[in-house]
Amino acid sequence: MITRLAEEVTLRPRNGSIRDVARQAGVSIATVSRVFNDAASVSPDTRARIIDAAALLSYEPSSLGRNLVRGRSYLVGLIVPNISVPLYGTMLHGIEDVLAQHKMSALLGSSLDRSDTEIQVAQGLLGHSVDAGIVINSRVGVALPVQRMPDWVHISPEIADLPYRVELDNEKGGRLAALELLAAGHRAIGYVGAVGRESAERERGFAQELALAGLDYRRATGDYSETSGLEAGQEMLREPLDAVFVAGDLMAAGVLRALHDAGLSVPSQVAVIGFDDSLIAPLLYPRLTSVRQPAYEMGAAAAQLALDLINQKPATPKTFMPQIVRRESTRAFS
Amino acid sequence: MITRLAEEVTLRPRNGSIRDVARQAGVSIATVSRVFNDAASVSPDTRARIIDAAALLSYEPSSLGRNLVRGRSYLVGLIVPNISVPLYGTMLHGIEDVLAQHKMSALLGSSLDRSDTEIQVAQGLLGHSVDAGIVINSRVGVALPVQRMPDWVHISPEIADLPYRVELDNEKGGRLAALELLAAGHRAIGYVGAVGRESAERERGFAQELALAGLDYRRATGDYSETSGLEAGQEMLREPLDAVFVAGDLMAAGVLRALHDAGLSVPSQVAVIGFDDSLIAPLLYPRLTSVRQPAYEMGAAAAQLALDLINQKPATPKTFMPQIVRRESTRAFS
DNA sequence: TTGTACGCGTTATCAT
DNA sequence: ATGATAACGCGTACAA
Repeated sequence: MITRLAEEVTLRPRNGSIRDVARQAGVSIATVSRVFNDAASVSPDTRARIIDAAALLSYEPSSLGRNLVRGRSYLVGLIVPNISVPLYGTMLHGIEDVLAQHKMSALLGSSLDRSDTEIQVAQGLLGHSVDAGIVINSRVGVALPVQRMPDWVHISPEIADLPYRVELDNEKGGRLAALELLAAGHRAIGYVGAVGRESAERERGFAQELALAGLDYRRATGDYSETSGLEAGQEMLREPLDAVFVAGDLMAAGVLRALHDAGLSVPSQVAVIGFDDSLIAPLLYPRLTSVRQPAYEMGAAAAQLALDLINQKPATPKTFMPQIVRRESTRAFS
Repeated sequence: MITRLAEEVTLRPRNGSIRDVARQAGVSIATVSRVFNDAASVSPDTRARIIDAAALLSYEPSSLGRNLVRGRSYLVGLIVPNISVPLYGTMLHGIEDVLAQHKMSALLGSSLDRSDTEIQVAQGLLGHSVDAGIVINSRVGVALPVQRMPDWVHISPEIADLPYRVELDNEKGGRLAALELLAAGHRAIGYVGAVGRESAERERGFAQELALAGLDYRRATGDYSETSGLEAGQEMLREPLDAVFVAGDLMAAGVLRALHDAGLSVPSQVAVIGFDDSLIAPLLYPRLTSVRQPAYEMGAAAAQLALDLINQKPATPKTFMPQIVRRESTRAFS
């Protein structure tokens, strides 16, 4: 890849280098380096002199030089479809916390919701010599991992068989939702899903539990947006309905609105369960019961996986279990 | 700062270096470098040979070496109180887009909502030799900018007199809200604010317009959380109320809930205007009218400011104008 | 147009 | 415990 940069400016801060400190302290640069790295085998006296000299010149080792000689950047690249999606934000939070504990940092590479540029974004990150990479919700498929980043960590429910992945047991999530609605005595039940593997797995678990109870269910398909949820809700209401399980909180917001608009009260006439338990769930009216996806923990696990890969430790994929968070959009039962 | 890293592993990818390409193409490394940098003065013939050789060895210039010799990292550090806040996410989006256009990347340094660690976070970013920095909503005060990052860009409404800042005209925002409510004929008006400069400015503009109309208003104070909005709403309702202006969308969600709980309908009995127009505004019930803060554009402007600083171009602070986004929580008027 | 050679700031090896 | 010194990969005078 040929890179041309416009408006180039060379920044030579001319901050004191390790040599200046060595001269100031009357020692060799090797000793200075030792003080800042492997604390061992340097006498308390010279160590003090070096610390003083460094403080005097307000010296700090340059990561530029260090990275070159060590052959690593202490950077982990992140590919996120859209940073402003709250669920992803929470995952980033988990990633960032774990990386920070290991003196590493997260390099942002948003893929701008255009999956065709995802590889470009990855190459941009690679151009910064990232030590590892984490991809959230990629839809590019195998093209991305097989090329130059075979050991990137994925939180990408749409793609199966990734070697290093952190995932949610979506089927279990669907089962939890079904059990919750069944326990509350609902019988005329609907599912609002979306295209793709993630929704399919949630539906599978949901359908299994309903089948066990001898029940069928109606279904509608959206695209995780509120608008699509509104339409799906309207479609569902053409026939009597007891309860709905919606594969995403944002879509659930749309379903709730459809119910309001139809004059139906939630949960006394229709119960609603969303998915993700993103931060909008407790803000909806009524507050939305939702299948919680432990986004922070999943992010943290992905970061840990990336660190293990960097340190060449055994890195095994991890699956998280969802959990029902009960709020006002479902009836209490005892 | 003395850095000690546990579980260190040296990664020498042994990817082909510039030397290998030079050998393969039968030229000197200088010529190879020229091909990948200043496109000029290299014959089409040798250029082609070099490109081929590079492709053969799948060579790409190492940013590690390049950064060292150029003395810059092509990184911009970001300090964000909490990445999962949607408004900040949108700002990051704007920052990221502009940086990417200039082959730079955003290095995340979340300050974890603990302002006392903000300086640590900044030092962590500095440890990566970032070329510039952007601080969102800092509450640390002057301590941060004056030290080692005097030229960092701020989107921090709580701190005045920052040299490089991107801000919203909050006073104007308050004025817009007041005018909107006055035009709809409301007279018993309330303001729900919070502690700090940002809320004070919004209130100032709001109060000015009300005073011009010969009106007084009641006030309550929260902390931008939904819970505090709920409480503030309940407090306000002890006396009759026509309309409320709330200094944040999340707090407005709480106020809406207080109104619901009191059996008041919005907007026919009480109108509500929020602030920020974050992505929760259209999800609330009813959909919240809000004073829009152009978060994406503000992020983009901050990134541009940072780039100007890096390139030593004149960098002037920028102020954005808010705008009313009308939805269902206020009455239409003609 | 191309090559030589030095320097960027650091770590790490090998002496001492 | 400390010091020389050779890398690391690249950009760029300066020379040819």
